[in-house]
Amino acid sequence: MSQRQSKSEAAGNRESERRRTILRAAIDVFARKGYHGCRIADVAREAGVAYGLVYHYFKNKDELLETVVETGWSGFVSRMRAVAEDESASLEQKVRGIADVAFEAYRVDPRAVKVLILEVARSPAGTQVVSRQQAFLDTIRMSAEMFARAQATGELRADLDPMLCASLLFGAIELGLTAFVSGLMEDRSPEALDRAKLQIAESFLRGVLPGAATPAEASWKQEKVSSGTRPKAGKRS
Amino acid sequence: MSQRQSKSEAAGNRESERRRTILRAAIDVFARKGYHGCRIADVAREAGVAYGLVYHYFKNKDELLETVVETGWSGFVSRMRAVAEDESASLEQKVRGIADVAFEAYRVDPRAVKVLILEVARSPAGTQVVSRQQAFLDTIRMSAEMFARAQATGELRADLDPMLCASLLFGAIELGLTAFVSGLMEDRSPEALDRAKLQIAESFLRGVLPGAATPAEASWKQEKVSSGTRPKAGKRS
DNA sequence: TCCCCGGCTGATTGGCGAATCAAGCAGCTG
DNA sequence: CAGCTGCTTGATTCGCCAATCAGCCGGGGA
Repeated sequence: MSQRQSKSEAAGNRESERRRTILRAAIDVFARKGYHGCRIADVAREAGVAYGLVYHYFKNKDELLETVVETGWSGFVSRMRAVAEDESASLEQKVRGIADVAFEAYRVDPRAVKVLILEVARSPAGTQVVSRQQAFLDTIRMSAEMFARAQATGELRADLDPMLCASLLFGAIELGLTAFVSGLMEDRSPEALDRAKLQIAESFLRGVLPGAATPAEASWKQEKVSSGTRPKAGKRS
Repeated sequence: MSQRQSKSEAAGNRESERRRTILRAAIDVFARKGYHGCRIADVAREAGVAYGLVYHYFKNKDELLETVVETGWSGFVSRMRAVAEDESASLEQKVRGIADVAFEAYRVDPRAVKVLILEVARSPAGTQVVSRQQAFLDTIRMSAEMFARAQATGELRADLDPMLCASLLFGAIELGLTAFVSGLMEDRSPEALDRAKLQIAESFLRGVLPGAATPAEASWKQEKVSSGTRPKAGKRS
């Protein structure tokens, strides 16, 4: 398949074939051993190229990860934004659409999603390159705005914090995908994926849409005192 | 797992003061810069002890993290298990209890929780020390069993996958806490924490308890075809 | 008083892996 | 053909940091 096309094919052909090979290898290796757990040599071997070539296309190891992440994440974000900001759709449709986007991404490229979940969502905040952490937080904020708008039109219960709604939704999606990534869900067929997606969207919606009764809340209000589940407080101090 | 301890623990065996100081410093430094982003020297400086002393109490850097994690996580797990396996409580009480345990842990020691979320929940699976990854997954499995039992007694909707319910609950809690850890929620007062905890538990319960009507599901069933939110499939490749 | 012993110190070492670089090699051009 | 250009190679370099170790210090026992 790699029919040595002359270097000057100019026309359109964006980034070189080699570069993409290396990027692909990086995704696979990062997914398998994690960013910190692998060496550049691993990526080079996986890609079948010389060690030094990686540095011809990428300034350093960090830029390699940055590129992997940026590529994958920006695709996800733009799809998500399209869904979240489509004013002709109901909140319910939007939530289902977001779940669609996330699970579709996993179906298409599970390893890339694994890298995103591992290295983006949870990069140690602190001094770390802020862009990664920030990208994730920005996405949640965007989603929070979507919930806030829905609240204004009465599509979302008024007593909920939009930011928390966003966290809930992404938490559910993320750990749902994690269940697949980590092997907790042993059935990874497309059908199982689809079922999971539906259950997540549906459960979430039932929880936050303005429904008729609020049984849980009602029963909680009179039970909270008698509940025997209060922890003793203080785990070690 | 402390085959290391020197013969000196004497009677009551209060682990050395120094050791605890170092552990505490490790939590703070790990929370600030991440495990990979810090040097042993940082921990030693934070603790105000000599570099070498860290190695007097811990075999190596990894055992230091292992100890931090094990201590914090085992406390959380045992509390959680007590809640999840208390047969006299309703599912609703258990779910609220689990949220209690998690948020209380955060209230007591936010930095420790941050380390747990960052380094345990999402350690790159691969070659990584399995015990961390495993601890997290085991907890979800335990919770899944709780949901399965609740399903048998009709306390949980029959059409839900227990494992996914567990993922949802933990995803919601984890990202809820992440919202605080990462600064997304600017109000971190105890009251705000409490509100968040309640919203999470309540939303989750509304979503999974067998409620009267199922508005979301009903409307979805007839809307799914006409929904305009279907992504085009294929993000790159 | 001196010596021993265990907690403690921090400069030194060794290895690992990121990043460099000088030299190959293929295709193109004159 | 000769010489240029720019992708490609992988051994070498270099800095960093985990882990070691030789020795210090202070208390308590003889």
